[in-house]
Amino acid sequence: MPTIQDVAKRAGVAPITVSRVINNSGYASEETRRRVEMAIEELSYVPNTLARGLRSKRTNTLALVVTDITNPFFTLIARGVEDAASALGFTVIFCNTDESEAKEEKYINILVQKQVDGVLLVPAGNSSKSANFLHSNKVPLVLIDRSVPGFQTDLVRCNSERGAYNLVKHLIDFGHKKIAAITGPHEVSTSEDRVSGYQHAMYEAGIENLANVYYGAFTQASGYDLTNQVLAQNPRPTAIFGANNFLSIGILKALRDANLSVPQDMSVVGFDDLPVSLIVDPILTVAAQPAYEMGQQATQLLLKRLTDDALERNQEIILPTELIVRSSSGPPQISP
Amino acid sequence: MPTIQDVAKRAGVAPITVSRVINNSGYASEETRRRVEMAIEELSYVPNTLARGLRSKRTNTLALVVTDITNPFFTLIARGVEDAASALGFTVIFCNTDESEAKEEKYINILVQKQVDGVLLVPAGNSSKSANFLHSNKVPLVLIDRSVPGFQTDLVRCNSERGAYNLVKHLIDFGHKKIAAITGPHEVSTSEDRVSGYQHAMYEAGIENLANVYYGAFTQASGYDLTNQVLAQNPRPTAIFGANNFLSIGILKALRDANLSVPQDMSVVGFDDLPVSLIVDPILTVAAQPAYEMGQQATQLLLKRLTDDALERNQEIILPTELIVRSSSGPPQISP
DNA sequence: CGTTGCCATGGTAACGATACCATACACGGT
DNA sequence: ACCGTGTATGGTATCGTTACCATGGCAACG
Repeated sequence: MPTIQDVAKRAGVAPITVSRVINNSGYASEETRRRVEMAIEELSYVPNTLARGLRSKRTNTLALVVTDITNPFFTLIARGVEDAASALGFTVIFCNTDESEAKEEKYINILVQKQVDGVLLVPAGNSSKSANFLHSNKVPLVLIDRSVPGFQTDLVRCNSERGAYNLVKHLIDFGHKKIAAITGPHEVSTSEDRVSGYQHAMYEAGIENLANVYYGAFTQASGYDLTNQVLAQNPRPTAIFGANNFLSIGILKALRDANLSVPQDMSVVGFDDLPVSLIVDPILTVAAQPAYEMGQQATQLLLKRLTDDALERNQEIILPTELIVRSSSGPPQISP
Repeated sequence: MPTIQDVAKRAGVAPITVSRVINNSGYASEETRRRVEMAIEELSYVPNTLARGLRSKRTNTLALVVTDITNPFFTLIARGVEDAASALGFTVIFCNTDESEAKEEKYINILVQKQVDGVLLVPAGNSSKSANFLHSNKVPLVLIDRSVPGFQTDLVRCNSERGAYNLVKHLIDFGHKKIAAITGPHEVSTSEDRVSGYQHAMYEAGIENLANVYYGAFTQASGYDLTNQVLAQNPRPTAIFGANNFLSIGILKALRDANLSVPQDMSVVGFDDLPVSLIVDPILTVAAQPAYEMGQQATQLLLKRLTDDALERNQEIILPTELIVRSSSGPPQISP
């Protein structure tokens, strides 16, 4: 493969001049520029970013580490990140941790080795090990969606507490009193925040003593299992709040298998909307998060941080959720 | 940040010895190994893969270029690739082309610059420009899902022709005669292969003169629009075959909006299954592709190609689809 | 006891680019 | 004539690592 030396020789200039033309840095006469570009064309020269990065200490590469790339919420974030990054000439490396802290640490290590310029992270648990490691290696970090207890850094997330509050309030306004909440792991901030929002709404309505919360994983299977536990209650709740999209689907499945109709026998509300391309019949009342915008904003913040040292530290950008009322929620049945 | 020199100094050895310990290459006594590892630990040394790659000409990085990361089919492939690659110590860079050849070329160029060891590509169109570029830069390439006309290389795909044939045969066995096919762009091999399978089944049943095929994009919106065109026919078809998952969802939406029930008023069969975590009520009869395995096998083939020069060129691995019969297909109504 | 071969380690150069500094010319102002 | 400034270009060192070659010790072997 030709190197910058070969191009320089062919164009009759010094390598550094070729570098200037390629990167549009420093001066270069029209004539030289033309000759260099011609040589590049003729030799099919492709710059070596490894050498470039080694010398310049900048790779023009970011990394996005998410917990589950099969979740449309995260693929949307990925799209937002991707678009914002490539608009400014950055490439993105995507990593998937499967909600495992071990995998997360492994990836973070690899990313530091690869000298990425910055990292966008959806933390898998409540350990600050990854964040600390990045920090001690001076790699800028922006958290997305979830916070890490005891670690201060930039963060872009949604108002989970408020979103959950709105959903549960919506149920309470319908007259529901016994409302179950099905959420993810204790260790994940969004999981807890949504429970807080739920409890807040219940408390405000003076029915907090009836609260019941089920913790599990952010998966369809977990939603299914926990719903069956909910259904075993006597008297059973008249509504269920699912704290993420996969949970909601598990909930709906369990209800269908129990021959309960929604919303007559049970109202269901959930967090995160599913894209139109994936769902035939949108019935679920949800608090929709602007996932794409989250990715975009997080990326823009990170890129700003790379160039602007004076930028205020530990910014927290909190986006609102949107309450979308559909047919999965309605008044409770009069007589059970 | 500490370098291999610093580690070497601290451990009282030469840099090259540290390199040997890190990479488990060459000899190193137990004692030296211990001292080096201790020094690495104490300094929190992290190797610089840019320098490593520059010198060794190997980056231990692959790239996967897909056309639409929001499609679960491709996210599943991505998972397969990821798992197979990381099992052998390779990292994967994911790229998304949005079915645009321009974006594809841009990414391929960046990937060559980044010196990736190999590329897995789902081509966006029928141009061989990307493939040629990789070839001329000596970057091994394995195509996934789709072929590129006029370019020979390794390829891992499903038997689209056969999958489509099975689906349409299934409809014909129910007694359907007027069956519409809704597919993607002309330029995409899977799009055409599935039409071939459809035509094959129709021809075999002696009803090819009734064939009607609609080309569009592999999107839900396109499925929706084309279905409305299908419904405008008089007499209208009794069954529709959708050539990918998004199309099928668009088809079902259009039918619902037209107040037609499935399968009574219209049978629907489609390509690609949706993951259980995304769908409450699986009704669609489909030809399911083993997406995860496709990703895995493609990656394993690529990695084998990197080390084994003698490996037979231009291998084509064709995986079978699985016919999953559900409730969206049934016999046609007797009297329309 | 010399030779062979394995083990253990190091010296030096090179990978391909850019940072940094230096040089040189042209031109306008004083 | 001198200086300053903007333009244009080049020389050299260097980023952090590994390839390549070299060296020496020691055990085994005939």
